[in-house]
Amino acid sequence: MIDLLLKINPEGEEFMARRKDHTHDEIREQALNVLMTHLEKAPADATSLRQIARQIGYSPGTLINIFGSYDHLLLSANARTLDLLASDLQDISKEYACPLSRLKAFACSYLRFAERYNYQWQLLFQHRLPEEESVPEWQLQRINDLFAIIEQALSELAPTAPASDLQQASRTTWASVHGICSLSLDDKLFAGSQTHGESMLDSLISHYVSDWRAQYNEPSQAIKG
Amino acid sequence: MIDLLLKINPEGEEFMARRKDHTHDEIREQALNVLMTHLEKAPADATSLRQIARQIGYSPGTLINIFGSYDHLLLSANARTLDLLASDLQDISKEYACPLSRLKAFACSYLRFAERYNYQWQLLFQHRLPEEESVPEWQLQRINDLFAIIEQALSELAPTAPASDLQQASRTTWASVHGICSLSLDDKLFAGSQTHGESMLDSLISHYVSDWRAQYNEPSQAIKG
DNA sequence: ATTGATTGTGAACGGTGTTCAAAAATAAAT
DNA sequence: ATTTATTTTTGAACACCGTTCACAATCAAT
Repeated sequence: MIDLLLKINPEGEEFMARRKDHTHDEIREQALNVLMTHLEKAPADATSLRQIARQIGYSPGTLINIFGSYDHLLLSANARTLDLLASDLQDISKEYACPLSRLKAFACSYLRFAERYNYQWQLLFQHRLPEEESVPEWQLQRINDLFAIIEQALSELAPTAPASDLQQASRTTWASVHGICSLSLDDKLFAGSQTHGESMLDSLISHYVSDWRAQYNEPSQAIKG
Repeated sequence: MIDLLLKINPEGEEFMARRKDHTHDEIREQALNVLMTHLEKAPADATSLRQIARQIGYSPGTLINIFGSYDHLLLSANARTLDLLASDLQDISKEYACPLSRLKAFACSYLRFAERYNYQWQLLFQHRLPEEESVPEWQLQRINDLFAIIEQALSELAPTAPASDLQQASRTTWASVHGICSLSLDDKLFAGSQTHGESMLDSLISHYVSDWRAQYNEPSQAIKG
């Protein structure tokens, strides 16, 4: 039966790939690079495990060995995207002493990121693991770090606000900003509307945050009915 | 060569389906029913054109003939979902004379819909047509109808607000509500947080809308710096 | 040099959406 | 009633997909 294999193979040509001199970490990196590069130009559905494997000169099975599944490869790409995003946002945040301006800049750079890294962003929020599998903890950590930035800004705005309010307000803010960016990206929904994402973000932050803070900073005034 | 086919086929069994007595519209309906029923229990990725075809007793090709592609079948399901959603929201809206309560009820029932019709909702917002194909106009119309409800409520709250402001505010509101519902559904992101979607929506509407309206209804007061 | 443990493979499996010649069923015309 | 034309639906084929797995190829240790 071995003969059978040898006979089929044209003479002289190597018919089974050799063990390459790449560590698993190097293969990981190569695969992720190829995927991220792809996402610069096209959505995730336009590539595949097999294509990525082909491009880095390994078999699909090897990538499955390393990542566990194609889903986890995509998840790793999302981790990279989240790191990119976090570093973007943290850089911006440091430049603003005023918490309100910081929040606005934060939201704006979130939007710019979503526009610049359109397909990465899409993958980040539309990709879902199979039902039973839960999002790994290192991913949740990254998300919490982002929340922390907002919570920090809000706590500067309203130092007397209790922690639970801070948490609720920061999550509400972030979810709203996210929704605006999300719908702002498929411009089809807003066809005919001249309303740009940036001014919507500005409107949200101005009105929501300032009114939210008012309840803590102007406690002497009448409570509105 | 015909013999070949006949030989393979076990005797007496019909080996080629007959023309059924269903109009195209009936087949459309059957296919959509099967898909919508599936979405009651499982996400869209868990079914397929072939599965749906099998369940209604037609071949995949027939569905392609009728819908154009699997993508368009999914799109038709989204139209159904959007109709369901719109009728839900319109029913709710009619019950509230007070525009602010109406907005809150609107947002809440949006959230409840997203929770109740989890997988339909997921499909509605994550499904994307191929790059070049644009969202059909009947779909855009449905979305605009939803915006109209919000715009109406806002215009009652601030009758003097210019149309462009109304449009921006309604879109900002809806996008924010959408974002909150969206992130509220994958509770994983909010793991550890006791903040529920409903109270976030309440917080958003209360603070954003009331502060937005203030600029029109209390013009005599000092402009805040 | 021979063993044993890893690493990566190609082939195979059971699926996918889509195309298309041709079969079946209907309708029209003789 | 029979032939012809038209429409409807099909099954097989195509080119993919993610995943599994026995085993070839390589490395490490004896």
